[in-house]
Amino acid sequence: MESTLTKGERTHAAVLEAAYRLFVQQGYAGTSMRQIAQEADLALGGIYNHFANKEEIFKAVVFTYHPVVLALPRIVESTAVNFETFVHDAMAAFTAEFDQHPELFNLFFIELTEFNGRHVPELMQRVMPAVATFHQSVMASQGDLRIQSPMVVLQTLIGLLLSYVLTRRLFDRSDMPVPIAGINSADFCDVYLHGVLAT
Amino acid sequence: MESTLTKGERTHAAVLEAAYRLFVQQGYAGTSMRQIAQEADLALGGIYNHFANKEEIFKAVVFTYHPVVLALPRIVESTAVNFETFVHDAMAAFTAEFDQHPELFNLFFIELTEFNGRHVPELMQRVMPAVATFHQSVMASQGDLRIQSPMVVLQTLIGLLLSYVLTRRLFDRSDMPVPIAGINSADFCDVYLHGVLAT
DNA sequence: CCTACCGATCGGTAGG
DNA sequence: CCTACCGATCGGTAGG
Repeated sequence: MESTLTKGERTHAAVLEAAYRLFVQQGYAGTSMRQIAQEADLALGGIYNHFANKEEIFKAVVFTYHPVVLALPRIVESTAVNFETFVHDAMAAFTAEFDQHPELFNLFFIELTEFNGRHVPELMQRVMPAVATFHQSVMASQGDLRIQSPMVVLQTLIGLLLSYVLTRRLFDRSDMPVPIAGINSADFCDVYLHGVLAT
Repeated sequence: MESTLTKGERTHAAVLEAAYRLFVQQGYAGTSMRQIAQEADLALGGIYNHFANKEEIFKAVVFTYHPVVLALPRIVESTAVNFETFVHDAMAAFTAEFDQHPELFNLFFIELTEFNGRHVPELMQRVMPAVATFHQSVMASQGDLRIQSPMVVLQTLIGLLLSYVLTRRLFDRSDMPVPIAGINSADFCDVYLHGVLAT
């Protein structure tokens, strides 16, 4: 039951979700307001009762569905006992979600390519608490780590996840000219952990 | 002197280059044929003497300017004496180019988001020789490496470069709410090499 | 290679 | 929240 939402709130959410699905599939400029209206089951004009214009929809989608917004807080909440299992947990949750929704990261890239990263500052502002939490837990378990700067640990961790996503989309395709040995997320974890851990 | 090119070839190249500049700045759907014509200094109709339609222009741009096409062969040509200096050289060349042209990678992302990676198979086919060369040189210097599979070495190397590019665009901005410690490419190399090398 | 044009579709709005 | 409409712009083409 979503009966806690008013009719207007439900329509608002339907527009947002429809826009998200279409944007990650077709890009921003490649998606029309008419498509969004149809997918959200209302008339074109009805959208403008909920959003001032197309870009306001995109901004709302970014601040709701951007992978950094969705993933960072979840990663930070981890109750792992040490850094190694922490990374393994993060990678496992991550790959499971990516394998089901490979287009999840398109929002990241669309924002960079079609808006030149215009919304990144506000995105970072909203995600700053999670970054601070990560910073602290890395400082706490720093005995385990070779790397001094928590930010470098975070950046290379994000890099690990992104490289899994992107090289998979490059190399791991059924229509490849030459079959490539299956991409194993454990290999990525191994390289990263050996690169970061003290032992 | 580009006098080795005929007039028609020069126009063809001008359209290609104009399209590249506009695509990486505005995306595919966000760029109009009229903009390409104007930037290439000819009338809209003139474009169709050189390309059948808009998507054919994009395909030509991808197969000419895609970072995998431009970077992989150059990396492979390296004459570095061991894997460590090889990676350092690659990273140095890479970051130098990225710092001057931060939008270079947009073509990669645009192809994935606006075409769902439709051109990846042909891209891989064209880049296969370079991949094979890389494969062989990794096999040759495998004594230095912890990692068995050359493809994992390549994927994580590409991941290293991509993570540098993407976390920089996330964290290293003049308009950030909180200043972040400067992003050092040497740190990325360090984590990667320690993760991959035997010693 | 340009001029002039085609039908289609775009984001957005008025008025109810 | 919908219907009907606006001017602008889109990719592409005919004809010279």
